[in-house]
Amino acid sequence: MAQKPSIPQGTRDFSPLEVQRRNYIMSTIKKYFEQYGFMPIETPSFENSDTLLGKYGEEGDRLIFKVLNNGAYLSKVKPEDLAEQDEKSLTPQISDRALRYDLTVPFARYVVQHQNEITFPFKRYQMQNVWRADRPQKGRFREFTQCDADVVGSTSLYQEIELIKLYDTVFTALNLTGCTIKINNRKILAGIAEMIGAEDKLIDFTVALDKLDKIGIEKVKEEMLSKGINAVALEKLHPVFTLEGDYAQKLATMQDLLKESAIGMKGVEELTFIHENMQQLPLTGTNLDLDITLARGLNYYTGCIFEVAAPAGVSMGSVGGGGRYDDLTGIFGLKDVSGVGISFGLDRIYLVMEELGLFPDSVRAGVDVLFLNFGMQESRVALGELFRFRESGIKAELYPDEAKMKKQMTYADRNDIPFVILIGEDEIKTGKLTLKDMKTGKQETLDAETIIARF
RNA sequence: GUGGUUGUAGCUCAGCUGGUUAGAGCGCUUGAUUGUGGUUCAGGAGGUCGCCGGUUCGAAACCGGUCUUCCACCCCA
Repeated sequence: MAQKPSIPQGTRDFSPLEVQRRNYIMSTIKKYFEQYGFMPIETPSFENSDTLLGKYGEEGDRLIFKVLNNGAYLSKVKPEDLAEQDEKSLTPQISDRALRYDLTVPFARYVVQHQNEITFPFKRYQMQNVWRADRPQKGRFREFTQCDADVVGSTSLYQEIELIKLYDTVFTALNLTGCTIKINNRKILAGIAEMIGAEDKLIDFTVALDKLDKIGIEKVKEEMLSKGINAVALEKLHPVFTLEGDYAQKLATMQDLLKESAIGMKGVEELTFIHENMQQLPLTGTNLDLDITLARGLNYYTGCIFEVAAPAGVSMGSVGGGGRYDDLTGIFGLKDVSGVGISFGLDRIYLVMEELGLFPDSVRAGVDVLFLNFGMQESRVALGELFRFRESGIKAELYPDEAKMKKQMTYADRNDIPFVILIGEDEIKTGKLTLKDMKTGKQETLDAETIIARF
């Protein structure tokens, strides 16, 4: 045998059942995206490198898959760059394109490029693969699918409220209950930084604060100290570290703490507005929780930020995330178009649903009925019946070969086909069909119409 | 990018301090069963031990490299 074939690190093949289950999740998401008024677009798998680079921070740039130029790509390279093996200057000389890293930045590019065709506010959804040159681990792949819904051209906080409800609607429909939608606001984080005189260290500050859950107060303080945030400032942060209570109580504490900060108070105001309006829109399958430590992508988010945590007891990173970005299109030359959006992580949702056994039995790969093949005469009759069933909308197939019954039954069994129809000598004589329920093993001999009516 | 971990039959894994011809269970296949699957019984097929190199009389085992798996960090969906 030749050398065993393989697939690249962090990629996967999907079996028929897996694809059906992924389609089940995607069709549910799509249904509600459309119900909420979002319209589909698609963008290329790869973009010009300029479009992507510099939008995700230094870490993000490192994880972008670069596409090697075609042709004599080395001919234009400066010999000294080649000799020094300096990737920073070499990469742009041999690669002009890159695989997309997320769907939001390509969307911003799309909006700018098609601004004259678009009527704002523009609501779009997109369900496509993205690629990241990350080290794979649990729930982390190098090729995965994101399902995004974004609206640009509206600063209304109703958008945030709708997106929270959209998360709740979809997760409830998937029967994936118990997820927590964590919400925070970048303006609050900016306000806290301002209050402790660490505006210039906003990123270091939020990155450290984000770890509070994971490593505890003392370690977070250590990290902040090491980043140059002074002890007096840390003292002021005490209420943040020990924040407790429900959404309203936490918000009250923050309001008191941030009363000197204009931007901080703006953040509090926004979260208060959302909270008040959520009162008449109770969530059915998820919980909304104000999490001041939530930081997220610091690159383009400016207002509310979201992240969806899997139900307690399931160890999985976030299954969704999003937020408001006030000036992402500005990078591409279109000012003053605020956007806000959320993303569903299809692959992680799949893993969580699999772990919790939430896929309905009806989501199967195979047909509903298999006609057994008893030989030339019999299978000819079966072939006619087969198409009668199909025309009635029943997924059906005929076993193609005149194989042993055992083999044909095993085929039905292995493929989770719930019913088998036998057409032999006796059936042809009486004009009836024998229907076997594979689960119970029971058989009945009935008219074709009667059987069709059962499906 | 950093640290650890894994790789032996289609799958899950044994394989001793290096020593003849590489093992199990499940699965696959054939038959017991010429109109009946999931149970049982009997037979059979299937592996250059991830790949490349090194040490050795001798390597699945030891060493180096590389690819891959899983995990933690980083970051994120």
